[in-house]
Amino acid sequence: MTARTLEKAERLHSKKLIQELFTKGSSFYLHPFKVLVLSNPASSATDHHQILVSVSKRNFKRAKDRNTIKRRIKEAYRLQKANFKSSPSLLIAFLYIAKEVLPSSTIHPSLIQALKKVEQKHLSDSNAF
RNA sequence: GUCGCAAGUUGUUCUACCGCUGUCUCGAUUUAUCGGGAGGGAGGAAAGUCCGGGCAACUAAGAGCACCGCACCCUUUGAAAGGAGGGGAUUCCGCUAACACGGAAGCCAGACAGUGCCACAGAAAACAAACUACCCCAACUCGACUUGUCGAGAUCAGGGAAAAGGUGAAAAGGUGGGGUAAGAGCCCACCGUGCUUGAUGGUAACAUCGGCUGCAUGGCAAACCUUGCGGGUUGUAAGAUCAAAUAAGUUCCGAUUUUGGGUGCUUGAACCAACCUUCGACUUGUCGAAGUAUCGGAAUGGGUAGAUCGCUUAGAUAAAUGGUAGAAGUCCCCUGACUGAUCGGUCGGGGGAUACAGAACCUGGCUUAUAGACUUGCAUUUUUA
RNA sequence: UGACCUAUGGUGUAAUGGUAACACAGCAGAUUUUGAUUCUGCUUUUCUAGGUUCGAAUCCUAGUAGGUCAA
Repeated sequence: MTARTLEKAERLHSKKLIQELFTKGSSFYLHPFKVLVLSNPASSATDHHQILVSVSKRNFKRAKDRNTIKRRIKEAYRLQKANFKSSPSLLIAFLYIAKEVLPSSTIHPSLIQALKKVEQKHLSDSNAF
């Protein structure tokens, strides 16, 4: 797989999977994100994670702000994902919790921390089995 | 020149690397994926959803009521709402003794078609009537004398008139004069205001002049309402096509059959009887005729989940149009040099800012947001003449 | 995306176009030896701006914020 791409297959867009992720998935907070993780039930088909970025309309009235935050998170994931394992496929949701628009220089390191935490929690366990 | 306010116009550019999303094309194969190439990818408001139109469904024979919207005149644009230009009246501001004049504003039809409301205060808040006060006058009292009249006072009933009555946002035309018992547009002059199928000017709204056997008949229609004109209702989550699974419906096929009896035994077909349902008959509680339920399979129509279309030379569907770095442009601040008698100009250096805002069927208006630049108008202050 | 609704003290609600009302809460004071109860007082730009009207919480227009429905 090429290092720095974010194609449609890597984004989570199936309604059923989203529903499962939000009902069954385990979550943790890491400012400015709330992260939801679940191992992909259809993992045999894919060899990469599927991610989902969400910014609530309650905190950001303007569509412009929501767009910019989503773009920054996606860009950060695109640049950083090559440094982490991708073998057992996971569903990951990044929910933006902070009340104000943060610059990408602060979003990048916190997303790296979040990815590290995901790796410790899930990927190491599943590799042991 | 400085510093604001309002309206209008405009709404930064380039390079590198890494990406996103449609379209076209070439190649590969696993036939729906991968790889290469070309070319496309936010706005003046995409926003608010305040009005519309297209489009779609429903209803369809047409009409009406209700409801909603619009409302000075002319030209123009438009399907309409609305926009643009010009004009008229009204109100406000400036100037003025006052007009005239200049500027600004607005949902500028109708209040004798009807209903309703007008708090408090006030005599009264609307067909002008009652009340207080006013005037006339018989009977009555007093005085005079010419002895039944006159004068004065006061007043019930009756009559006159609506001018005076502390209020209020608003009080029934105003001022002056005549008139009268007292008064009153009752009459006259001026002013205001209304009507006018009178004349003149103007396409018209309207203006000016004239006339009135007009001024007893306020204000509110962004209260109901009336008049004229326009609108059928619901919205793309509309709707169209394809269409699992499950349950139930219909049709067909197959298998089995509620209770008791019945053949030596088991099972139990046919058969007999009973029960139940329906129909018919009459002798009204009997007779006769017909019928039943369950399981499995197939077909069928409707149509759910879901998918596709609707959807677009931007066209996504947990929703693309981006990120990082650099450079340029514009503006602001600080600062150096040169020039220029102050304000300035030219060439440099450093720092900062670069708005409002993100399509979701398309489209016309309206409203709101908006850095900087430019144009116009108004205001502030400074210098020179 | 489309269609709608609402906004009144700190909270929950009233109010025909005519002095913004009630309950609870909070604060202060009085009563009491102290506390509770009770009594008195205070706390409001009726979401914002403009208009109609003699006079707007109410009527009209534009905006702001919050909410509802359509899966």
